Amino acid sequence: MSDTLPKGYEPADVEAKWRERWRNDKTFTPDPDKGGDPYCIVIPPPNVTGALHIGHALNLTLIDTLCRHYRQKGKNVLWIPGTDHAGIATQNVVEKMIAREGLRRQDLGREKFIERVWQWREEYGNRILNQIESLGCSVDWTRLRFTLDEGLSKAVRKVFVQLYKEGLIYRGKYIINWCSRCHTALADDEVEHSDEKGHLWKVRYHIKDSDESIVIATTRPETIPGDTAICVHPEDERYTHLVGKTAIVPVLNREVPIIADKYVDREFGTGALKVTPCHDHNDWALGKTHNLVFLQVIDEDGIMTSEAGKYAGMSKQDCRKAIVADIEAMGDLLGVEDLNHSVGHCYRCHTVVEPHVSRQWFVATTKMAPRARQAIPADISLLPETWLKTYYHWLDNIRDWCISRQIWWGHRIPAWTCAACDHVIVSEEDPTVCPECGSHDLHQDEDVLDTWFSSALWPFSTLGWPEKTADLARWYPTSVLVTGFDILFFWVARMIIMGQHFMGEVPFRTVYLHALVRDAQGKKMSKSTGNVIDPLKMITTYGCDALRFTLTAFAAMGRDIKLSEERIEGYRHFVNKLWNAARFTLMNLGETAPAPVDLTAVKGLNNRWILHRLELLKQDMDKAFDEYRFNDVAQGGYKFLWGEFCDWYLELVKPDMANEEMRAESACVLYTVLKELLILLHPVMPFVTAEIWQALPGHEGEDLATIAWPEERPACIRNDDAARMEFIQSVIVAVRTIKAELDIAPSHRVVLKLHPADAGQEELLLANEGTIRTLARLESMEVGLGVHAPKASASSVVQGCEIIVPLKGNVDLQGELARLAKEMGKLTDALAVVDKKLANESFVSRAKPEIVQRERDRAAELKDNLSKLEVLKQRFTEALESGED
RNA sequence: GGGCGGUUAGCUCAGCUGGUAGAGCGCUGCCCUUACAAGGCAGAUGCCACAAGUUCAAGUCUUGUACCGCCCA
Repeated sequence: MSDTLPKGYEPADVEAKWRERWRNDKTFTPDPDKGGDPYCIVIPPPNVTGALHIGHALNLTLIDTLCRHYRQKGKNVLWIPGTDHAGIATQNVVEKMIAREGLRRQDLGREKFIERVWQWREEYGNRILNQIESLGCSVDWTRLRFTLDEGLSKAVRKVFVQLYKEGLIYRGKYIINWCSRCHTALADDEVEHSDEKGHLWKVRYHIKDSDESIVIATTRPETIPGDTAICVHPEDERYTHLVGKTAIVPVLNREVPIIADKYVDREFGTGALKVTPCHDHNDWALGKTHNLVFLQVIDEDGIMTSEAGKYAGMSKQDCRKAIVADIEAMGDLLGVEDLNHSVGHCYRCHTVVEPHVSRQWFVATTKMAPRARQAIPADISLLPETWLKTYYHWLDNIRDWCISRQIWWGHRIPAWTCAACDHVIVSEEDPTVCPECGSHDLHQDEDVLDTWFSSALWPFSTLGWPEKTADLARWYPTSVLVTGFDILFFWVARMIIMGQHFMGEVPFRTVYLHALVRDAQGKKMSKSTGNVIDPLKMITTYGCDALRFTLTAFAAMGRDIKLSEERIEGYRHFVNKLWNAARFTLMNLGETAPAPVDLTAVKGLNNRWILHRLELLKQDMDKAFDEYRFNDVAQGGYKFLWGEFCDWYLELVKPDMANEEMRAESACVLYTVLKELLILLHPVMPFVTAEIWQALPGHEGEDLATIAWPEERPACIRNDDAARMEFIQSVIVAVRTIKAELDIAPSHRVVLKLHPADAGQEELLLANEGTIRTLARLESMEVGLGVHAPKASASSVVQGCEIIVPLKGNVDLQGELARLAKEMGKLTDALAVVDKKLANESFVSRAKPEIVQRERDRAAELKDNLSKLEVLKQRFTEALESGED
């Protein structure tokens, strides 16, 4: 007996060992010149500031599962790891750090500050990488990338310059979203909206040279100083007579026109709108179409400008209070209502975002969107398909993408202005002289690019573009992009746009959008709510494989995952189960691998059955992988290992191990099934499977990560034998049920008499007598058409075969009567349903013939079982009455 | 306001192209059977949200209603 596996599975040691081996052996570093279809996934680059959270864990687990599976299937797999420099987020972190030294970034100056950020990155930027490794990710560490790497920066510049030359990047003064805390512009989708309680103020504006007035409703009275028009709906009869007249802005006494536009919602507020073109996106648009004056009254720090008259210098909050008080004092405040309205916040720091007019750089995504729209489903399949509409809707309503950020950490915009002649130079190389006037006084744009700009290039920049690398030729376009739906626009759509434009080809063939991980109550996990599940803690406590298995098992397409620690704990039991099944197998195999036998010609019914089931499992899993049904991959493995391999096969094979005739065959089947099961489960639970594998005789020291998916054995699919085995199982279960329901201890050996329905059954039962005796724990077993039940017997019927357990003396005879009644009740109910169907003329004539036949067979079997039970019950009742045995 | 998803066992969820309702956890009872008590065996629990329609047949398809959630405006 060899037992090289310790009694309990210790994840920590095992995981550390395999991580180190995979790293040292460069197991996951592919050679572009090697054969096999290319298969490539780029990691959604986590922020360098990030710590691994459960969302990453899900994402990385799913990707790793795919990579490992397709590696097994012989593809040339490349998974590129890397991190994102995360402009605003990282800058915030370092700013906070230096704040502890009493410094602001301005105190350090740009150069020194950026030095500090790089320093920070050297120190902490690897944290997330180590965490990725601790999840068992089979990434190629030799191809590690960072969005601010030299190579990637080169790609960024090239893209910027080319788009500029093509007129697809431009600079202009527009209204953008401004975070006064981060002191930068934000893209539209970097603004998070949430409903907040606010107020709706109703303010009267007097009409010039008239006694009339018009009442507007506003949620932001502090913008009143910036009003340059009043707008009403052209068909709103309440106001038509006022259109074209002039209104007076309260307090400031500025004269503004009253205009009409269909944009106005007549139902909202008073139906009259004040227009502040510099401080509202919609008003900006109105200002453009109606040629209004643009007055900026709030500055970049949220302070009222000189245009705000007496409010100049106030914070916008103070201004709101002051102006409301002033208007009220004048008697022009006609009401205040509570109102829930949507307020935009910075997605990084949650400060309320201010619409703000400034000079920014834009990518003309409006021009590029139509091609990206067409890519799905033509060139890319999007899963789950439900996201298709959302994707279209976004692209159809896209605005140009504001890509400049007024921060320091990131790719600095490669644009220079000549101080002498104002000429703008956009160039890949830093220019030294103005081509227009020859001046050397050139100033580079202070801004950096939106982090997502470099992310958009990720699928080809990581493969070496703009160089023509072997990797790029081999692996672009990548195979699949796996990510959360929350960055469909931030990232996925933009990668498609950039891939199409620069590579002439979409960046990936499939996009799989996975769910969000929520807490047990379905709430979003967040640090502030305190409901986060820390994947690293879960790995320490339950082992990485348990965490991975849980995430995979819950990853049903298109549905959020509600996760709780208990579920992970539950699946740890599964890891343990596998471990113990392997220990059992190893104990029984001995030192050397069993001699091979022809698996398509095994004799044992148990062996035929498990090989049959294994074959079906392989097919199911293969298909589930291809269709991204991760939950089915996990559940399929779970059910096979626990419900079939452990619960039945290991028990069925135990007697064979002591049986000269069967030992060779069964040892080989046992060994084979375990081995192939390990391969099948390896993508989901790499560590425990790898550890068991290297302990298998004949595979000592091997790395399961390099072992191929098992070959198919169609000849092992034997439906007839499977049905036979299932019949034997039903007989065993019937005996166990009788024992359990009559309170007979499972270990109490009983006599079993079997009256088979036909000669075939008789033969089958006799051939499997050993199995039945062991698993049903019998004292003796008798089979034959001549077998009859002693009157005092517990009984049951399985597929027409009478199962008889003679009862002796002290058992609960009334209990058996109740049991029989219950069982017969079930059968009667079932029969009634089937009979009703069969009595239905249109069912018989219209349903598919095989369905009708199946119902007929079922009815016949039910009737047969029922009548047999009836007879047995009759005898039993007589026994009860006569007191006979 | 527009879009999407959900409603199935006490809880969390599977149920593909319509054809006898499933799993895990929990619960009840009996068991330390030499891989595993992180275990074994057996058991109970479902008008599959509601209403109508299509069909021989609906958890599954269609429409509507209610409630919950998410995204966008």
